[in-house]
Amino acid sequence: MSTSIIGKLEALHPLPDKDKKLLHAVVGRGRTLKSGEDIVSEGDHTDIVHVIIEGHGYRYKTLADGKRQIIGYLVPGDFCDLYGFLLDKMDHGMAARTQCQIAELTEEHILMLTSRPALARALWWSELVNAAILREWLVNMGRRSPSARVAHILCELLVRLQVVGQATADGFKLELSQAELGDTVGLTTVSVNRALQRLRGSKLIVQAGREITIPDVAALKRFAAFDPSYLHFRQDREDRP
Amino acid sequence: MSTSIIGKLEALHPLPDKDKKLLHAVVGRGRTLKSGEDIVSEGDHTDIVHVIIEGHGYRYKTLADGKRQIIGYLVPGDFCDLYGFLLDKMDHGMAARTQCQIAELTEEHILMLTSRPALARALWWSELVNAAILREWLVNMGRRSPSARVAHILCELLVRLQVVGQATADGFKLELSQAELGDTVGLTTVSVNRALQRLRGSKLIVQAGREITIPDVAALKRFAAFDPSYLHFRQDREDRP
DNA sequence: CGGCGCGTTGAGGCTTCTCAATAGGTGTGG
DNA sequence: CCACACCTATTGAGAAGCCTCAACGCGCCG
Repeated sequence: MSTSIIGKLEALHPLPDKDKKLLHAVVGRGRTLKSGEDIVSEGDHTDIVHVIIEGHGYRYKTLADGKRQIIGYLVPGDFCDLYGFLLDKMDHGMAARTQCQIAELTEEHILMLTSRPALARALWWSELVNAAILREWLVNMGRRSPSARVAHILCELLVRLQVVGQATADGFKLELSQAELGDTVGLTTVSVNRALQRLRGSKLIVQAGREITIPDVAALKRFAAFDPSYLHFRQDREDRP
Repeated sequence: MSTSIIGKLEALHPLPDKDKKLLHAVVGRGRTLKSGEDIVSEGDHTDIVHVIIEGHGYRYKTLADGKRQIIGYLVPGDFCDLYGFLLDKMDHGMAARTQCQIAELTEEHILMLTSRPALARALWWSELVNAAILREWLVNMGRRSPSARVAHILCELLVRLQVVGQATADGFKLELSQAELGDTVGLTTVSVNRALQRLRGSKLIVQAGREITIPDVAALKRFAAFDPSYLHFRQDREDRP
């Protein structure tokens, strides 16, 4: 199931069939990681590039006092450490949040992929989007209310998961605990819980356990001041003249 | 004075003399921007790559309600939008904080530079560092106390400005108002002011207007939990076996 | 001299955090 | 099958801290 990878890259840049086949061949089946395992640990050096085929993970940093900050989500199709072999040690860790299928590509694989112009461009784009997401998260933490922060993350997940076929038009399964949401948006578990309650109270979301339904997507986006253009998906670009 | 550019890139990756000469020739003198002007505005498309030769700036995003979040500092040697011509619109703006000398490189210039392996690698590195800084800022906002946030920013500026010869071993000129510091770390002006007072009170910094002196750099770094490895400078790498 | 940007200070309100306890769900071992 | 440990979600109460509002001083500039 490397279709999510192709889907994700094609959301950024169109790919010839040949490139899709190459991608499919190179990625293969992948290795299975258990939930909670590190894909790459903080401070590790890695020669290989990890790609999420199936499952969810996150990037994180740990502080001396044990606090943790989540600095990115990994969803199917994400290249975790495209640049990893350039660095001698990773400045952050990556962990599997659910059971994951992970492809491990060598530098030769990457060179093979990046020798194709369309693929190289798509991968380059995906790195630009990663940086854009970091910038948007910074805005989220710095300048939005707790409820809006949580709402913004939910909006982003909705869109990102839709691209890889893991969300419907109005909902998805949230693969995160409230503690992990808090480590993402800079709040405590208690505050995240109350923020979610407020969102439920104002009917912006409906929750059944980890299943999130968004009755009025436009309303939630408005509340969160969510503007998907930072994700730089092609459809956003083509919507405009 | 494109020495800062060379200094900055060489801090990441060694460059042959030939490449330095090329860089020098391509960058030239640059255009002068007045303090407060936008280098590139939010939503703009730009075909050219802007490089800071002299002066200080920042990246920012503005929210609908007028709040602003600063999402990066631009110091001499920084390539503002290396990837800009790929995007059809910038997802954030860049502004000059002081009077600036800005070089404007065309796509041909960039292709000329990136055809040199060492230069290409250095530029690639600089983008990796930009992303690493964003991740560290996320940790800063999410999980550190107000004083530690401000202290961390000061530590980062000390190190980054040292690389381009704009800081001494224990101090530099802070080209930011307290309001701008607040827009960086997610605090109000009042809170930034009080955070700085606490830092002064505990003798971690000495201020004479915008001139910052750090009597005990190690102490400030300890207080801020500042680990410069995320900046990926060569000296850090070579310090270790 | 007046306006303006910036740093500083004070007081009060509000929100988040901390601490603590409870309940539901899951998985394990007896 | 039950007891138990553990994780997660939820709730309450109090303390602490940040934000809002407001005022003032200072230096700079026209």
